[in-house]
Amino acid sequence: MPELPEVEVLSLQLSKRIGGLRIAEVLVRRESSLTGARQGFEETLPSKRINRILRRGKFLCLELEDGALLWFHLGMTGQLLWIPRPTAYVPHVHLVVRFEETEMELVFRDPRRFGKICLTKEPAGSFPEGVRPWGPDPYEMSDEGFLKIFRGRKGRIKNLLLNQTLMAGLGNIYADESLFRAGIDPRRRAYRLNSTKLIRLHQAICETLTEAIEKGGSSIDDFLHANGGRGFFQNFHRVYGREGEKCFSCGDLVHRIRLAGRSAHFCPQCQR
DNA sequence: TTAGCCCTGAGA
DNA sequence: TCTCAGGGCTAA
Repeated sequence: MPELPEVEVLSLQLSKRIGGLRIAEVLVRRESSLTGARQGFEETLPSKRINRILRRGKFLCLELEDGALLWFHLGMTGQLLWIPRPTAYVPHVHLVVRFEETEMELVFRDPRRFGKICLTKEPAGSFPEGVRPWGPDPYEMSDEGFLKIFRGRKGRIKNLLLNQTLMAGLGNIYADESLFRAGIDPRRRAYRLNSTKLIRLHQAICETLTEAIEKGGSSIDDFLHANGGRGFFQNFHRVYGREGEKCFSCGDLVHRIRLAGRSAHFCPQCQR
């Protein structure tokens, strides 16, 4: 499931491939994947040049020459593929972007349809209209900023990390991995964590994300790079998806529990 | 704060 | 055939 590292990897790859290209045609295959009307996409986008590709939290964004922004949220199974025509045979494709300079197409594919595409004119750096205002990236905030957001809160730390209005970018995998790295039990209430522990957590989050980006993200179910390649950070997960296996640090078994409707993986020995 | 919804494919 | 996975939103 694409979280911050996966979207970052994708945006870097797409920058190289579609930065500067001019859109020739946009085909909407499933209108329900769009937040606005189909006409807006099919009529507004053609003939526009792509200035650059941005990432904000888990959103990927194409900035066009006239300032319009095309946003993609990959949900759980969303993919942005850069593939040669014809692409009509590819199942679960909801949007196709064609370009003037190449026969390659940018294809948005999303079997479970949790992903969303929106077109806005917001200034760069903000989030698309209709999306709840999200918090800053972990990278964008200082340790002090992180403390300001999380210190003293009553909720369980894992649930707070998943709350995108507080901080954007973390999903289930990287929340679990970061908490392991910081040695914090996911069930702990934030107000029970002192500043040292919270700062350690912020650092653990940044380290985990950076490492994941370097390894091309995690390809668990459906995440693929723009060229169809896979990330390999999943081979380095220390707790996520390792229920019943030995903890790499202490040899105790990794546990899995349910927290706020999501699974949480942790080592009760190493995380307190 | 939690349950339910959206949705499909994988695995039991 | 049933259960489960999960991001983000909404309702209770």
